[in-house]
Amino acid sequence: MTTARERARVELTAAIKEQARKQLVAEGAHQLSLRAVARDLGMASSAVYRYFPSRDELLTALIIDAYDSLGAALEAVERRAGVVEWWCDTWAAARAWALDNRREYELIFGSPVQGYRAPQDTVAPASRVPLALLRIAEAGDPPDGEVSDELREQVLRVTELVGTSLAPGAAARVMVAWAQLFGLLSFELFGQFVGSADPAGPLFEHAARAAAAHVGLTG
Amino acid sequence: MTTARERARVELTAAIKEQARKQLVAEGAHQLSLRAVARDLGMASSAVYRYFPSRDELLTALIIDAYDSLGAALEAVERRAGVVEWWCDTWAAARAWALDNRREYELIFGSPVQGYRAPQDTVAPASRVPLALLRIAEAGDPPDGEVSDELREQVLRVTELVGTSLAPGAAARVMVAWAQLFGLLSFELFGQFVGSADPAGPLFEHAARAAAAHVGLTG
DNA sequence: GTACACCGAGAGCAGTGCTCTCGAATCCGA
DNA sequence: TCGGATTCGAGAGCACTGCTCTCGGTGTAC
Repeated sequence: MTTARERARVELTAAIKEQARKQLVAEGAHQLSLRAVARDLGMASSAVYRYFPSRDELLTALIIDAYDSLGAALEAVERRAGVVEWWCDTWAAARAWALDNRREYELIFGSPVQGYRAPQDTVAPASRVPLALLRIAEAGDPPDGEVSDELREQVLRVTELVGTSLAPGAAARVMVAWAQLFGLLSFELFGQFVGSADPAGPLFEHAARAAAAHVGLTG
Repeated sequence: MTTARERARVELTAAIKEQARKQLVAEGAHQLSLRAVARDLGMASSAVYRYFPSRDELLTALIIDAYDSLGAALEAVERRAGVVEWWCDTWAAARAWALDNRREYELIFGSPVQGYRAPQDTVAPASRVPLALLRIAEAGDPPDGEVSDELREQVLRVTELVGTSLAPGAAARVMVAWAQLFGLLSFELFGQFVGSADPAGPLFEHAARAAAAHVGLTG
């Protein structure tokens, strides 16, 4: 049975997070101020601490939501034709999400401000993204490939953990492609491409197809 | 002729930047405080503003130095054997620099905190890195390749600007590899690989060779 | 219905970036 | 060499931050 106090608590927690997200979008993570959030909500700043023990915890909550939002966006991409198209559509969806949610993107793929990122809480939602890529790759039936013993061991631990049928060589290539995808997006959003490949759409599409080929997707 | 005042000015400017760098390394860009720098230098905080008009300008100075340091580290890699080895050595040098200078790496490849990054000042030193990769690629004599018209146009503007003999298709692949390199490094340093490819050494070496092959380096 | 846990508000602390003013040091031209 | 102009350092001050503590009121559970 949920008491009135409990209901009020979850509601206020959500309201604080929502107001914080608005500030994040408007001004960026750096400018996000707990006191300003409290002000906009008409409450004392000290009251916010009843719900989030610190500013970093509030940011962590936003990080988790951002990962979930991105993960959901990628998982929502349906296979229409071949696996390569599916793969490229998913890359495009990632880019679209990043461009539509710059501040959230910066939050999760920018420098980790809060010492070391809160581990277990964010790892699970964060893993949805690479998992989405892995699932697509599975459908493309990529071949194995040469990998060093060290890498094979690392990758095998991952493939076992997530329960994929992918061979170690293929899984390693997917991980590289995963980093490739967000390397491109970070470069575009963080201004490294200014003066060269900006906007990065054409280069991005090129890279998506190349990555699909490199992973070894067929069909 | 340099007056005593001018000499004092360049010395103090350097001293402030050096002290700021120490704080950056010790605590990260987020914790870098102008007042603390002034305190450690035994001067009033207001005096620092005679040398750097704002905290962001100080950070920008550190960013420029970091780009130059990274660029120099990559340019210092000598070709010992084949071009592929040269390429991989350069990738390894980039990773070594990143691991040895985490805070500087975060500063330049993390989320741009200062609104929009100061443009012209940082662009020149920042371009040393991709240029180093381009120079190596030139020695590997990569073939051209299919690129969309849009991409070809963008890439041609860049190749003309930097004066390279690389065909558009090859130059485009180098740019993708450039983003790939720092995508991997950012993932490793920013904790995305925690629980999977951590440490990322083996995956990194794998990716370096794959990138060399994808660019089409021979010899 | 009473004890207890919870919660909001306010004051307060230590710190921040940045501005302004004022007196002193320095430079440069006459 | 001297005097006006420029530059500089120090200190006070403003508005803001994250966070803590205390205190009085409120909902909950026994």
